[in-house]
Amino acid sequence: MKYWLMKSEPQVFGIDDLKSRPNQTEPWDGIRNYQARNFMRDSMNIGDFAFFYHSSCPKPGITGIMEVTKSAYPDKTQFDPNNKYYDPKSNVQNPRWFNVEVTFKEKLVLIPLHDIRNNIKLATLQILKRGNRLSITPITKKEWAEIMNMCR
DNA sequence: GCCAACGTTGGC
DNA sequence: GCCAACGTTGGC
Repeated sequence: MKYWLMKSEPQVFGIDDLKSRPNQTEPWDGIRNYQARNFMRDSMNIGDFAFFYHSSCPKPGITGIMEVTKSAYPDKTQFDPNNKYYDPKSNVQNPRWFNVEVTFKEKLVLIPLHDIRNNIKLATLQILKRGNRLSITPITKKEWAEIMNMCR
Protein backbone atom coordinates (compact mmCIF):
# COMPACT_ATOMS: atom_id res chain seq x y z
CA MET A 1 0.00 0.00 0.00
CA LYS A 2 1.23 3.46 -0.89
CA TYR A 3 0.63 6.96 0.40
CA TRP A 4 -0.02 10.13 -1.56
CA LEU A 5 -0.68 13.81 -1.26
CA MET A 6 -3.23 15.29 -3.66
CA LYS A 7 -3.88 18.98 -4.10
CA SER A 8 -7.10 20.70 -4.99
CA GLU A 9 -8.39 24.23 -4.75
CA PRO A 10 -11.23 24.27 -2.21
CA GLN A 11 -13.12 26.93 -4.19
CA VAL A 12 -13.20 24.44 -7.08
CA PHE A 13 -13.40 21.11 -5.25
CA GLY A 14 -12.69 20.80 -1.53
CA ILE A 15 -12.83 18.13 1.13
CA ASP A 16 -16.46 18.98 1.93
CA ASP A 17 -17.40 18.54 -1.72
CA LEU A 18 -15.91 15.06 -1.66
CA LYS A 19 -17.68 14.24 1.59
CA SER A 20 -21.06 15.23 0.16
CA ARG A 21 -20.75 13.29 -3.11
CA PRO A 22 -22.80 10.13 -3.62
CA ASN A 23 -20.87 7.33 -1.91
CA GLN A 24 -18.44 10.09 -0.91
CA THR A 25 -16.57 9.14 -4.07
CA GLU A 26 -15.33 11.19 -6.99
CA PRO A 27 -13.11 10.75 -10.04
CA TRP A 28 -9.91 12.78 -9.58
CA ASP A 29 -10.15 14.17 -13.09
CA GLY A 30 -8.81 17.20 -14.88
CA ILE A 31 -5.18 16.36 -14.20
CA ARG A 32 -3.19 17.65 -17.18
CA ASN A 33 0.36 17.11 -16.06
CA TYR A 34 2.23 14.06 -17.28
CA GLN A 35 4.05 13.28 -14.06
CA ALA A 36 0.87 13.46 -12.03
CA ARG A 37 -0.91 11.36 -14.65
CA ASN A 38 1.81 8.75 -14.52
CA PHE A 39 1.48 8.46 -10.76
CA MET A 40 -2.24 7.79 -11.11
CA ARG A 41 -1.94 5.51 -14.11
CA ASP A 42 1.14 3.52 -13.15
CA SER A 43 1.53 3.60 -9.40
CA MET A 44 -1.79 4.12 -7.64
CA ASN A 45 -3.71 1.10 -6.45
CA ILE A 46 -7.00 0.47 -4.75
CA GLY A 47 -6.43 0.75 -1.02
CA ASP A 48 -3.76 3.45 -1.22
CA PHE A 49 -4.31 6.40 1.10
CA ALA A 50 -3.97 10.06 0.23
CA PHE A 51 -3.99 13.33 2.09
CA PHE A 52 -6.37 15.91 0.70
CA TYR A 53 -4.49 19.20 0.43
CA HIS A 54 -6.16 22.58 -0.06
CA SER A 55 -4.14 24.90 -2.29
CA SER A 56 -4.50 28.46 -3.61
CA CYS A 57 -6.67 29.51 -0.70
CA PRO A 58 -6.43 31.61 2.49
CA LYS A 59 -5.36 28.61 4.59
CA PRO A 60 -3.38 26.16 2.49
CA GLY A 61 -2.76 22.80 4.15
CA ILE A 62 -3.83 19.22 4.69
CA THR A 63 -7.51 18.84 5.53
CA GLY A 64 -8.34 15.19 5.34
CA ILE A 65 -7.78 11.64 4.27
CA MET A 66 -9.15 9.73 1.32
CA GLU A 67 -8.68 6.29 -0.14
CA VAL A 68 -8.15 5.20 -3.72
CA THR A 69 -11.20 3.08 -4.55
CA LYS A 70 -10.82 2.69 -8.31
CA SER A 71 -7.61 2.43 -10.29
CA ALA A 72 -6.88 4.57 -13.32
CA TYR A 73 -9.10 4.71 -16.41
CA PRO A 74 -9.35 7.33 -19.18
CA ASP A 75 -10.46 10.74 -17.90
CA LYS A 76 -13.74 11.37 -19.70
CA THR A 77 -13.51 15.16 -19.46
CA GLN A 78 -10.78 15.12 -22.12
CA PHE A 79 -13.32 14.01 -24.77
CA ASP A 80 -16.03 16.57 -23.99
CA PRO A 81 -15.69 19.79 -26.04
CA ASN A 82 -17.86 21.62 -23.51
CA ASN A 83 -15.67 20.68 -20.58
CA LYS A 84 -12.91 22.99 -19.51
CA TYR A 85 -10.52 20.06 -19.42
CA TYR A 86 -11.28 19.12 -23.03
CA ASP A 87 -8.16 18.09 -24.94
CA PRO A 88 -8.62 18.15 -28.72
CA LYS A 89 -5.34 16.29 -29.17
CA SER A 90 -6.56 13.26 -27.29
CA ASN A 91 -8.86 10.57 -28.67
CA VAL A 92 -10.81 7.60 -27.39
CA GLN A 93 -8.59 5.07 -29.18
CA ASN A 94 -5.48 6.48 -27.58
CA PRO A 95 -6.42 8.49 -24.50
CA ARG A 96 -3.86 10.87 -23.12
CA TRP A 97 -5.26 11.50 -19.62
CA PHE A 98 -6.29 9.17 -16.84
CA ASN A 99 -7.84 9.43 -13.42
CA VAL A 100 -8.39 7.27 -10.38
CA GLU A 101 -11.37 7.50 -8.07
CA VAL A 102 -11.07 8.50 -4.46
CA THR A 103 -13.38 8.07 -1.48
CA PHE A 104 -13.64 10.28 1.57
CA LYS A 105 -12.34 8.71 4.77
CA GLU A 106 -11.85 11.36 7.39
CA LYS A 107 -11.59 15.08 7.96
CA LEU A 108 -8.59 16.34 9.91
CA VAL A 109 -8.10 19.52 11.88
CA LEU A 110 -6.32 21.62 9.26
CA ILE A 111 -2.58 21.08 9.24
CA PRO A 112 -1.37 24.39 7.82
CA LEU A 113 1.36 24.48 5.21
CA HIS A 114 3.23 26.77 7.55
CA ASP A 115 3.37 24.07 10.25
CA ILE A 116 4.38 21.41 7.76
CA ARG A 117 7.21 23.63 6.59
CA ASN A 118 8.37 24.16 10.15
CA ASN A 119 8.51 20.46 10.92
CA ILE A 120 12.09 19.34 10.39
CA LYS A 121 11.02 15.72 10.06
CA LEU A 122 9.03 16.67 6.98
CA ALA A 123 11.84 18.45 5.16
CA THR A 124 11.87 15.63 2.61
CA LEU A 125 8.30 16.27 1.49
CA GLN A 126 8.14 16.91 -2.23
CA ILE A 127 5.60 19.71 -1.96
CA LEU A 128 8.06 21.71 0.12
CA LYS A 129 10.74 21.58 -2.50
CA ARG A 130 11.53 24.75 -4.35
CA GLY A 131 9.45 25.29 -7.43
CA ASN A 132 7.27 22.28 -6.80
CA ARG A 133 4.11 22.36 -8.86
CA LEU A 134 3.02 18.77 -8.88
CA SER A 135 -0.56 18.28 -7.78
CA ILE A 136 -0.02 14.61 -6.94
CA THR A 137 3.07 13.44 -5.08
CA PRO A 138 3.99 10.18 -3.36
CA ILE A 139 4.84 10.40 0.31
CA THR A 140 6.61 7.86 2.46
CA LYS A 141 5.06 5.83 5.28
CA LYS A 142 7.28 7.76 7.67
CA GLU A 143 6.10 11.12 6.36
CA TRP A 144 2.52 9.95 6.55
CA ALA A 145 2.99 8.91 10.19
CA GLU A 146 4.65 12.19 11.07
CA ILE A 147 1.84 14.21 9.55
CA MET A 148 -0.70 12.11 11.45
CA ASN A 149 1.28 12.86 14.59
CA MET A 150 0.72 16.55 14.05
CA CYS A 151 -3.04 16.32 14.28
CA ARG A 152 -3.53 13.66 16.93
C1' DG B 1 -2.42 40.83 -8.03
C1' DC B 2 2.52 39.69 -8.14
C1' DC B 3 6.02 36.83 -9.54
C1' DA B 4 9.31 32.83 -9.45
C1' DA B 5 9.52 28.39 -11.16
C1' DC B 6 8.84 25.28 -14.48
C1' DG B 7 6.23 22.62 -18.19
C1' DT B 8 4.63 22.91 -22.95
C1' DT B 9 4.53 24.53 -27.56
C1' DG B 10 6.09 25.34 -32.04
C1' DG B 11 9.24 27.53 -35.40
C1' DC B 12 13.48 26.63 -37.23
C1' DG C 1 16.39 18.51 -31.14
C1' DC C 2 17.10 23.35 -29.60
C1' DC C 3 15.23 27.10 -27.33
C1' DA C 4 12.39 31.40 -26.88
C1' DA C 5 7.84 32.48 -25.88
C1' DC C 6 4.05 31.56 -23.44
C1' DG C 7 0.88 29.58 -19.94
C1' DT C 8 0.10 27.71 -15.39
C1' DT C 9 0.82 26.96 -10.57
C1' DG C 10 0.46 28.43 -6.04
C1' DG C 11 2.32 30.91 -1.97
C1' DC C 12 2.43 35.33 -0.41
